[in-house]
Amino acid sequence: MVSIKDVAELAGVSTATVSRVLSGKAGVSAALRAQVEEAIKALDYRPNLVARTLRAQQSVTVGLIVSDICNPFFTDVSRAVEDTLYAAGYTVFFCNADENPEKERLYLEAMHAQKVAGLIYSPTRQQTENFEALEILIPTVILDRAVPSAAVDMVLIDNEDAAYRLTRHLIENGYRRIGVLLGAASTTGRERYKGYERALQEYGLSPAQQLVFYQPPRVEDGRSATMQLLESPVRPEAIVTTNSLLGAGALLAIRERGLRVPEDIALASFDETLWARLVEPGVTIIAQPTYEIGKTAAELLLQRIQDPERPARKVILQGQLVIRGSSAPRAAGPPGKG
Amino acid sequence: MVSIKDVAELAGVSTATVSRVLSGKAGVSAALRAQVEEAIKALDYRPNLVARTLRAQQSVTVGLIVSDICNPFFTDVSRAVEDTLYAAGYTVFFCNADENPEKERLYLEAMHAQKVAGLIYSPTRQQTENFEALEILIPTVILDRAVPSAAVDMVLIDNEDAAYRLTRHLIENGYRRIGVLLGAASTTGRERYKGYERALQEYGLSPAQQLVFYQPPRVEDGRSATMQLLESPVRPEAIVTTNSLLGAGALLAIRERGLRVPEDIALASFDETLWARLVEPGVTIIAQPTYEIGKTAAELLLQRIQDPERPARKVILQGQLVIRGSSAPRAAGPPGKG
DNA sequence: AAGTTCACTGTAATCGTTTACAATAGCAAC
DNA sequence: GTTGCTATTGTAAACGATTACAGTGAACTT
Repeated sequence: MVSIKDVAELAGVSTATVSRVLSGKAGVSAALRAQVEEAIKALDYRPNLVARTLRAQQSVTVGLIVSDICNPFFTDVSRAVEDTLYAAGYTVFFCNADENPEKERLYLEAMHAQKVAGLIYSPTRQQTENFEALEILIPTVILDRAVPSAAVDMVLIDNEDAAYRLTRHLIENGYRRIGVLLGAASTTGRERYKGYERALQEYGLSPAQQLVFYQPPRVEDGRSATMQLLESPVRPEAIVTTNSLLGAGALLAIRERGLRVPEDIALASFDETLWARLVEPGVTIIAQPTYEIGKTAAELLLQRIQDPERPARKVILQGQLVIRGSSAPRAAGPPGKG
Repeated sequence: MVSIKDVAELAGVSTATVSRVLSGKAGVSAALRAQVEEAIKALDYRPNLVARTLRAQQSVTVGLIVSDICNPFFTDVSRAVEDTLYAAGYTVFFCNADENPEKERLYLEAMHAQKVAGLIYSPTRQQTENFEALEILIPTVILDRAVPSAAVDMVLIDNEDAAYRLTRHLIENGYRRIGVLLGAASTTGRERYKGYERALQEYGLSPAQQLVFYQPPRVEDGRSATMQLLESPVRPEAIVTTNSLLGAGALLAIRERGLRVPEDIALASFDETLWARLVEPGVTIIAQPTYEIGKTAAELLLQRIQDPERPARKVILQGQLVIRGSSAPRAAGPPGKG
């Protein structure tokens, strides 16, 4: 380990001078500066960030804790966060809480213990306690999921409205018995449910079969749940799912049962994904502005780092309804006798 | 910031005693231990990892640098890495090099400067220089992509063999004019090309149209390249792509041209993804054992951390050919007159 | 009773930086 | 020649932990 001491020794100066050269501040004569720089090169010296962070009590890394790294939504957002922070000179460390509150806690602690300059994350649940414990100490931006605390910056999409529009679209295209697959572990899912419900109410319909996941659902959960839905005596005419993993699972089940989309059953989901674009017919979805979400979150964080006293903001973005064949207007048949 | 000093003061002991309680080592009387623990709780003390790392000259975080966080292959592998290392008590920090050598370098430096305990990564290119500079200092495992240096642990799949089997499968099913979309920025792509070539040679065929990407390709690249391929006077009967993003792009283009798979053109690709399962017909692929790859890499790293002198290992896993409709036996028509 | 051993605890050095402060020197002004 | 200023450099104290080492009693041997 070559340290600042070695550099100082070789250059024949004190460590203070080396440090000054390192930080690029004025107050070092050109001659010494050159000597020091030469020594740095000669020894291939790299400053120890750990020591620097300890002493300066601030770092240039930012933490990003996502709740499911396998969900394309989060990877897309992550890319945006990274791009933006990279441009601002920060290094981003991701963590995957894996929808596991215990892991989330661990990573939150780890970030705190590593003294990151800031933190962006999507809480697994709205564990208020977590907030009081840590976020207050570190500049934080919450992503994707609302938390009750108003004292923290957030970037969200209007989930209720998005789900409302998605459901209304189905209704307007003639679907009546509309089932829903719903992840209820996050606020996101619950808000989307509200939108779904509101659309139905507005048309005098009542929610059809619904399956609620209190654990964060994966593709397989969506599949088996849909199998169950499809076996129901009055099969729904359409299914809404509140995230892309559930949507993929639903389609898998529909395929397995040999049903046609949308003739036998329509499908509408959330998030633009490769599969939703590639299957035939394409799947109608609410596309979230992932890049913008990530970028906004990163920008909010940068601002907060600069001014910790700044009042918290809540940025709400809109999802975009992308209409594809999976929800095409219902052709024949009696309009929902159930 | 409540530090070990505050705890010591409140408990009426020295910092050494607090530290001993913290590390759980023996040599502290039950009475004092209780006092200290109480003080820790009362102050809600959390050890400063930065200070600990600096002093102990080792940390419990491991870095994982992937070359494209949007590629499902890497997120799947990441999950496995994380599971394994989490179980071993490590915290994993991901970084996304984004197929950008400059970013890769930055993150490599960042990991080094953060004094991570170990590093798992898939090099963007085989920049040997990077190796000599850093990996020697930190226990490192290379993922997915081969590097010339033999002094480092690696986990790879047998890319040539996998591509060979994939291509042979197409040939055996009656396809003759087989085009290829190839990412050549990594060793992976080049090895896969070799397998493709070998299969053709074995059957006395010569490679049909091929499009090579020297930059890391994304979906859109696959799409536009395939458009180009499809416009060729002698359209290929089948297309092989060397990663899932290119594959998705190819399918997108095929759809756009209104062609049928496999009647008009067959498709075979790499990596199990949602879209490859969900489209109809499903896409024939080589499924990489992502979870096993990640797990193996993590285990190799743990072993290396424990014994840095251990000779380097190279673990080569096999891909699995998953046959789906996109490569169904060629029905009618003269068998490849081109 | 003196010497040994043992278990416990504290003192202080250390990790690699940054930075407040002191020291020195050069120069101009008086 | 003394004073005061500025610019440059060094000294040494932090940052918050760990840990080698020394010190203190108590218990046990002989």
